[in-house]
Amino acid sequence: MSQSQIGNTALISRLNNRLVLHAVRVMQPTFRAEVARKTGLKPATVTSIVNLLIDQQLLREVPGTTDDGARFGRPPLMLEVNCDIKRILAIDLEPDRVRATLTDLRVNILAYHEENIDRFETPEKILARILKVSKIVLQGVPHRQLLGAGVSLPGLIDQKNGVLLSSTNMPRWIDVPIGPLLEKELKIPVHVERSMHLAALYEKWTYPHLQDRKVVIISLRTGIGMSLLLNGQLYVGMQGLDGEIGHTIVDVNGKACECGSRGCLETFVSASAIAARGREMIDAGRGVALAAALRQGRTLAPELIYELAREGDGDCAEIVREVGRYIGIAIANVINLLAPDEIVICGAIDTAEELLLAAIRAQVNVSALPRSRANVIVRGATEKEKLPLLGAAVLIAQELFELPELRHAGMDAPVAACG
Amino acid sequence: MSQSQIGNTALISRLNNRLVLHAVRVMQPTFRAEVARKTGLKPATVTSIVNLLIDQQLLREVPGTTDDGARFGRPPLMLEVNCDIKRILAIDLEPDRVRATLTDLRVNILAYHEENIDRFETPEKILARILKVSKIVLQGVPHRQLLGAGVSLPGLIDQKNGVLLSSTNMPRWIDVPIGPLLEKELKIPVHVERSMHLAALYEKWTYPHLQDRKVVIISLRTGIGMSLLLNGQLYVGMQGLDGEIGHTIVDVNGKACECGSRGCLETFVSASAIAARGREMIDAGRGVALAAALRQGRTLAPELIYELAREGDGDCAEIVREVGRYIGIAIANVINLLAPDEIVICGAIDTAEELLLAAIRAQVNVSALPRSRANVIVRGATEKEKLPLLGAAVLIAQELFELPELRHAGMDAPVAACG
DNA sequence: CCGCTTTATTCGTGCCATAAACAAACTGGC
DNA sequence: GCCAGTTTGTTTATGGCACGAATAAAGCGG
Repeated sequence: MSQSQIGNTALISRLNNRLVLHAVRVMQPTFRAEVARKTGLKPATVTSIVNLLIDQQLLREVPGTTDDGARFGRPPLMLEVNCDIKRILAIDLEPDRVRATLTDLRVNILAYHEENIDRFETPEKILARILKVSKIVLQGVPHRQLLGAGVSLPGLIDQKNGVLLSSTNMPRWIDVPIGPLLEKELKIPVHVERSMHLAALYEKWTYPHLQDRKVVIISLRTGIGMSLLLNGQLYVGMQGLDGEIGHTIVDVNGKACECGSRGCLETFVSASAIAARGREMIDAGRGVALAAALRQGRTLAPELIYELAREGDGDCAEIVREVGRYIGIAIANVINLLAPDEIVICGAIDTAEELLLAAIRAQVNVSALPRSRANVIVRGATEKEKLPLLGAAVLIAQELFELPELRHAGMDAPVAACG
Repeated sequence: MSQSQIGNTALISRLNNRLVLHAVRVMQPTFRAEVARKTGLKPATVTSIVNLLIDQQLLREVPGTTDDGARFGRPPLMLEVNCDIKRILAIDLEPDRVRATLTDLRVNILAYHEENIDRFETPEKILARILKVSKIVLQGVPHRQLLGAGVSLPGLIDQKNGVLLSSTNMPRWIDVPIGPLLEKELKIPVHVERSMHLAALYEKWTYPHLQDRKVVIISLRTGIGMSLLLNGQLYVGMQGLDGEIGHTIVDVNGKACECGSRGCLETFVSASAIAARGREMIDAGRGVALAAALRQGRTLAPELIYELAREGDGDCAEIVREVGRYIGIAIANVINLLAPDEIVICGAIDTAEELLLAAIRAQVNVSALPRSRANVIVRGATEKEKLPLLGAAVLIAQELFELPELRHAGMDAPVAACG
């Protein structure tokens, strides 16, 4: 009902617990006095909270001391998160494969398994595969050690109820309550979230300095998506529908897009649009290297073009630059709108990352307003391959580490005039 | 240093004070038990806090009872915000005029005055005018009754230091520390903020149900700006630079914009672009009504075109529709990116509001993704004329009513691997 | 006047961060 | 070896604050 619940003083304790746990995770290995300084809590408070957390086995003291050489005073007792007390199951469902991993509390990978799936298969069969993959990585883990399971889903979801509403690439997945279904089978708490959002979540987990920055994460796959991290808060739009940067209109007079609009970014840079651009080039008698690769049995896909571009083929490089140019325009629009601190590019770009990033940066420098673009960082993500998967693990882990949001109670009446 | 500061239990008290004050403001007139229900606090707590606030004269008991007719039980003691205990000065600096108002704690207007200024004048002279206007509305107000002054500024600001860095329309305003200067003269706390942001702030103040929604506020003036209200939090980009929706690129091959890019929204819908479109129409032998108005001495400006469109002139209506179409595209981009709950249009559109809104809605229905556009509300702002001015008052008032944000301490070190 | 209901207050309790004093553990100098 | 200096960590008492429970207040209907 009421969203505030500040009243209870127990809350403040829970809050401080998380604050301490978060601080230790970020600075690990560290010690009580340091935690006190960073959190603003008093040493006495930190001591009592830390000892509580050690009792709960969430923290542990470890041998060793600070590494800053000779110092005065009593040597500190070093602390770290006892990442082995709990395990997290993370599942990433993609149209063509399902991946699962077992992690510890700090989201280090302990086990990993993946299997290819057929995206036209029924949800029942794919669910069975998900369970199979999950059970493989769960081998040998006592049930009560499991904190929960995070699931990364490709499409629209009802997060509260754990339902996958629909997915453009998996036509048979409509209104599947995947969260409750897995909960029933695995008998642990299951949380679901969109892949894009989870990519952002993992970035935040890994880089705590994003806590007070505005970050835009762009993901290039078959389509192109976006996710926002605003001051450490994951942005989630109405009904979880945000991030459709692929349908930014960059050309009012452009080609029709399958979404019903015209001139969307995806009409220029989707996987199929890029492939079509390659075909076009070959048909025009150019793209010699590309044509040769196709004759060798390679399929025409962005990955191939990226690969050739990286190997020095000028024609493919031109395509990459063009792709970067359009993406750069969409990014410039976002920069002008939101003035973020960082733009992070992730997804299927490994092979041509620098080339693509250079093209994006060049276009941003032309299209974004000078003051905004001057300080914005455009970079690739550090972890590309398993970003959403690890994000799913973070989804569970963060329940222990993150501060909840403080909110006014939701009151709907407009204010009446006074006296 | 540390941004968290949860530790101190005094904070929780301050938090609950604001929670109660906010609840009373929103539900006014109301009573203790009702406040307890809405906030989630216990009756005993509410009583003690309310009595404290009454001691501080921020609340007061008023005669009367609930209006829901015959009821059982003891009749409640009605409460309201004692809006007369403090006064707020609000100043809105625009390129061509300066406005000031005196409000009570609930931002009801008690006095108002405005004067035209010359935007090429020196900051010193305009500052003198600001002080003059301020003193007029401050007449008869004891100095110690003043809570503070909020200033709405048209341009880039350094909010922390109260400096107006630059303004495109006021070329001589560069790095003017307007906040400190006014503070010195008026001897009250002065806070400054961009006009756009303040428009959003006022919407939130007036409609508390926006507390848990995502709202995009679009302002049409000489340029076009945007501001975001995300779950009741005003979004502020890096260096306060967000909201430049006017430079969204809607046509990669479009005309050069003065910002250095091409095909920006403002090349289609800025005041001068709209005027140019009217001129073009006349030159093509159309726009008879417009030409006639010009011959009568009217100047060619968007307002004139809006006016004629509203009076039924088809050619001007066509221009308005075209403007709406381009704005609609930019809004559709925002909808696809952020999936907001509401889009609020404000600014100089009074005379053609419905026509323009209809055109915008039509384009949104074409260009935004179906799921996102289905539930989004596109509406005009209720208060158009004095939006930023009243927002400046809210900037001061909210210090008493709003919950501060809870944040982890800012720690910059990336996480090291575990074990 | 008595049950019934809802509002408001009072008083005591318990929780929790904190202040202050203290204990612990090391360095360096004499 | 010992003492001053320094930083870490703990203990104990304190005070603030939300809260639970009991109680008072104020109406209604019979």
